[in-house]
Amino acid sequence: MDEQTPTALTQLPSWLLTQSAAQAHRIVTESFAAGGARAYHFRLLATLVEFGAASQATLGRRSCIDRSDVVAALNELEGDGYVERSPDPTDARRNIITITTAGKRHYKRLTNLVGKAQEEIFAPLSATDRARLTTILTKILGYHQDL
Amino acid sequence: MDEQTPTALTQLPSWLLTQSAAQAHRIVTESFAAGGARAYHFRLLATLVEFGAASQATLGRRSCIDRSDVVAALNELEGDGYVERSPDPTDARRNIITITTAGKRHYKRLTNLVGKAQEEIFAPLSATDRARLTTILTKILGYHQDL
DNA sequence: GCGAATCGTAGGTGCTGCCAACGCTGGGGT
DNA sequence: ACCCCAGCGTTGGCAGCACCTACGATTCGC
Repeated sequence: MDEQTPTALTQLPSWLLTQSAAQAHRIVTESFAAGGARAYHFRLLATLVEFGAASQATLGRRSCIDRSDVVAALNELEGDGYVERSPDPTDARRNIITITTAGKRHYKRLTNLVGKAQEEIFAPLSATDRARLTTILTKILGYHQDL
Repeated sequence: MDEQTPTALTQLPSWLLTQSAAQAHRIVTESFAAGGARAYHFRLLATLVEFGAASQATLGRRSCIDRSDVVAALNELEGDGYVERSPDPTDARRNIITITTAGKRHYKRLTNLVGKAQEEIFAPLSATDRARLTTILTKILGYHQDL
């Protein structure tokens, strides 16, 4: 009753965006935590599954993760046996990252988890709303990065 | 050409949401930085302007900021003379936070900055899209917190 | 061949959102 | 009147995401 959010925030699009993203992030993080993972892992695995083995730099570019952060995430994935690092024979600067079968299994698990999280996050939305939201957000992303 | 984002992410609503929120956050942060502030400051000032003086706990509840984070942000605002802390005469546990005239001026400045940031963030959207986005995000927020 | 660019890696920064603990104070129940 | 609980401000800490710099090693373009 007494505790209301100011309309200066409530009507500010960027606040609505970051705030609902925070909710989404919280729910997704919890879901991933149940699988012992975090968002970076999922993003990297998805990139590997979809485009196949690649260097760390390429991986980072495709999944929009800074290459220094890719290092840490891959260390964790490699430690769990989900991914393998091998030197590129054609270019001694690069590593070739390969997803293992355990990694693919893990990715599938994470896909399920993140799918359930979608249900939870977007529960109050109709199918039309969801489609619109996806369209609009895609526009925003396409404008701000070269998607 | 070679560097594409996997559709597993591109078609994942929560990824679109957090990713565009990250863009928005980046732009807003830059704008605020030009005014020597950050989002927490704006949120607290907005709450003070809209609802008047209040205790730190109430302030935190209204602006959705953890009370421990309110302390730090208020320290900074107080250090710049935008806000005043005084003990509540009716309850020795609380402080009463009051916005100063300099604080109101600062808030106005920040409002301008954040307004320009909106233009930049949502540039590719039509008026209809913006209205829809606001509606949809409000639904999400209303569902996940007691807005 | 040489300078520029790329790669992996190591470190660090900032903002956001949390949580635990503490000492103090106020209020409710008995 | 007392005790216990709840609320408050504060400190300190943690994790995740995103970003940046610098470095040695390597490769590429001219």
